[in-house]
Amino acid sequence: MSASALLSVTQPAPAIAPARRPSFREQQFAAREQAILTAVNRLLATKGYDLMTMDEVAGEVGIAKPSLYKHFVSKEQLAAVAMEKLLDRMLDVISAQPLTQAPIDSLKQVLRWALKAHLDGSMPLLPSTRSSLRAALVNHAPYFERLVKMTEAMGTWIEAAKADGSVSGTLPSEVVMYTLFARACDPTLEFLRETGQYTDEQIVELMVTTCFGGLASR
Amino acid sequence: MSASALLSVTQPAPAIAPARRPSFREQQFAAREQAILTAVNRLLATKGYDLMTMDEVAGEVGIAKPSLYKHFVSKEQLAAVAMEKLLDRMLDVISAQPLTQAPIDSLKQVLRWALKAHLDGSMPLLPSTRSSLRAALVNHAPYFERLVKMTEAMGTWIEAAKADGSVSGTLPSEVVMYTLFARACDPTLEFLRETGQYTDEQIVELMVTTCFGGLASR
DNA sequence: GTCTATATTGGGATAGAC
DNA sequence: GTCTATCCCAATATAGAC
Repeated sequence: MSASALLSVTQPAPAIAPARRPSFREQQFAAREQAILTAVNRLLATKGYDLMTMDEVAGEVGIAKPSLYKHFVSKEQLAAVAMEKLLDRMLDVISAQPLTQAPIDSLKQVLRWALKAHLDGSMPLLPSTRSSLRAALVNHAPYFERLVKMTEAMGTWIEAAKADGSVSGTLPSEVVMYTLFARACDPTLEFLRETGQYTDEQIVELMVTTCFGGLASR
Repeated sequence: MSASALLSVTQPAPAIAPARRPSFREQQFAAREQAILTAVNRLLATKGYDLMTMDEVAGEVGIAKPSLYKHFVSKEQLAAVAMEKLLDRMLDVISAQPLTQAPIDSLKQVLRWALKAHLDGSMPLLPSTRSSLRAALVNHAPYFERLVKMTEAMGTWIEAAKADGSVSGTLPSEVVMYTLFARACDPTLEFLRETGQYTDEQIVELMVTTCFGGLASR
């Protein structure tokens, strides 16, 4: 499969055009759902799945808790959909990288985006082995599809970067991939922010530098 | 303060010698407490604080739940003491490094130890900003003392390694320190283990290599 | 569809017998 | 000090009125 095919990640148009435009009620419903997902995103980023409660979500949105269950059947599904939307945003960033760009720079740009999202509180934790959310995610097909798509795109760049000598050829590609994924939820970010000594931009660049350059002198 | 002073981290002997040796009952009590801490350590490493239940701890040790509360007043304190013991083990490793060793090698050895402990299930998560355990830890003086001691020892090595040119002089020491701490709870470890393609030793070396050498070619 | 009020479960902590 | 049985609160999920 070619790199360009892997990088065309925009969603296909719906097969059937809607017969009429959504009613006011439907628009309101959709807007509320979006507000819920925004709140969930923020809460997942700040507290994580296990510590996030449905009461908090409802309170943040300004609706009653039972209303949440009209939109999402469970807390697990709610979080899974929020993660799905996150991957959509990440796939948008991936497909926005120019094909002429050096693959290592594409990798760095995606990492920068993820780190910025983490710092501004819009990056839910990636699912660690420990989270009770993890099992729900792999069983949520829309999430899994996007994860595969993202993994393929990143894998293509990694292979290309190894081929052009910019990424170490001695490291297995999986190690490179997982190392990049893990940086998006690296607690170093929050530790550095807490010192109050660096701007968000400086923190992002310090993370990118240590990730690609390592701690040792060159 | 000199490096050797910072590195003498062994505990001072008790000021008052015990008048008699512990009774059988006391020995039994101490052994049970040790068994509890071992179980907690394992559970913190596999599930994390929030997902660990007191029922599980009791079940693992083979005692009733109320007995736990004869040893520790709360789940928070139980975890805090387990973390305190973990730092003791880490301080032992730190003080075991020969003073003649290059400081970067001491840093690598401590990192290797932490990674191995993580892989064999005896490394509780370092407290992320999100964990509800975190507040309890900083208020637990014995933990905090050890944390300060460890930080000072690592800081001394980092400064020395920057001075001898083995660690990048352009990176702030805090960035180096937090980066090393974060590697001990890096999910990359578990991702790599799950592939089943590497031995634990290979995983440790891959992590040390990417941490100090980075992803980019040299 | 949204709310108030409630069922239900899981889990931290404790009372009281032995 | 250890157990059985229990309390109690928090949090997911739902029943039922409007």
